[in-house]
Amino acid sequence: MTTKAPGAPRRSDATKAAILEAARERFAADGYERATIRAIARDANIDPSMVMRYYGNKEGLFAAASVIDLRVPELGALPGKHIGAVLVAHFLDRWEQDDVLTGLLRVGVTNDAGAERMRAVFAEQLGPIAAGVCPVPAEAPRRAALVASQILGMALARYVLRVAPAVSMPRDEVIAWLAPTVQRYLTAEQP
Amino acid sequence: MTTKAPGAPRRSDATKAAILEAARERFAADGYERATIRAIARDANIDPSMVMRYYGNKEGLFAAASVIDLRVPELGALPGKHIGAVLVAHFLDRWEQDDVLTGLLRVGVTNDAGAERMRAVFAEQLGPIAAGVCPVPAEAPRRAALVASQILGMALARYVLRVAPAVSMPRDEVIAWLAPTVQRYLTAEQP
DNA sequence: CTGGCGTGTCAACACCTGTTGGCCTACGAT
DNA sequence: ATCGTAGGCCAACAGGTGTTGACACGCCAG
Repeated sequence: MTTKAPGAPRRSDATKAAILEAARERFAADGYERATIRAIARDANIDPSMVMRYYGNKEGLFAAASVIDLRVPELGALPGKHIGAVLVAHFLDRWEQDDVLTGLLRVGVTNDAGAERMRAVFAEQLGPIAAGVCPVPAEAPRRAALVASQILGMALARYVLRVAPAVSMPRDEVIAWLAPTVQRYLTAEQP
Repeated sequence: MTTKAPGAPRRSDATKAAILEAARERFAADGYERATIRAIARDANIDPSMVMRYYGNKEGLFAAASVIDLRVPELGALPGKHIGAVLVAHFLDRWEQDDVLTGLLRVGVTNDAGAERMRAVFAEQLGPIAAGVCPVPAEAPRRAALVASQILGMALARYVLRVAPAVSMPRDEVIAWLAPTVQRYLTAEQP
């Protein structure tokens, strides 16, 4: 028998992981077009053809490199007034610790598959959370989109465009400014 | 004498303008890398080498195609309470009528020159306006960056990523939601 | 009329891209 | 010990990119 248990560690797992890590970094730093398979392979110390073997093509590689769990905290059990601050703080952390978010942002702007991924991530992972705290559940998608617009806008200014005042602003100050905005988008009566 | 008045209309002006228009559309639709000189030339019904003759290289073409005047209205003479709404409405109009803004956004995310241009445009054209209405003029850059984060974030969601709820939201509703945010970023006491 | 210059086309260059198929190596089950 | 196979490298392909230089047309000044 040559069959193995499906979860058995294969020798190539390390290579696959190295490719994925290099891909995430390149996509985050350069966007879709400029993140070439050759550059990713060089970073991972392997041959470009390995990327094709394990991920099919560049689209497949991006799909694999852009899976992400936002880990949005459950807001139901929180003191109502702190929802905005908790959410903003959480996203700042996520953005600074996980290249995938910057990659998603950089790629989504010029690549259709990337944009679709971005839409799906926020709809599936932020939408339900919003539904749990906003007054009328039917409004959840709209409110989640408003929150996303502010979160993504700050991420864009701070981590991608690197607008000087947005970069130098201390983390606490960003939270202090954005928290009431997010709080209002989620919980306020429709204006 | 072969010299002419500097403002004399040359026969090539129409060509230059056609190139510029095609370039703006392509940059806005595709970003920097995918907006190829060949595609732009095809749109303008001329030979790719003409682009080089008149704009030097691709960087020069982008520089020429990305000059923009935000036409931010003077807010000093306005009823204080409406500053946010006027500003948000103005930017929505600008974004829908001028491809350059979408182009700047799409290019700035993956191209350094584009990011620099975006930073400069907002610092030079939004900064002074903010300085005129915020309580402490020294805080103007930070407040302008906050406003930019929300404006850019909504533009990203609505016109670039095309997040469904952000696209379908009526213009008036976008204004109603974002106006208080922008208003607060500009005029509220530091939190 | 005639020459020069502005306008435009064509073909080619050197390079880089994603992707493919063949070949070699070495591990691990038999 | 051996043999199939998974893991890996190399060289090449077809296509697309920015960019360049040589060449042709036609307008306008002299």
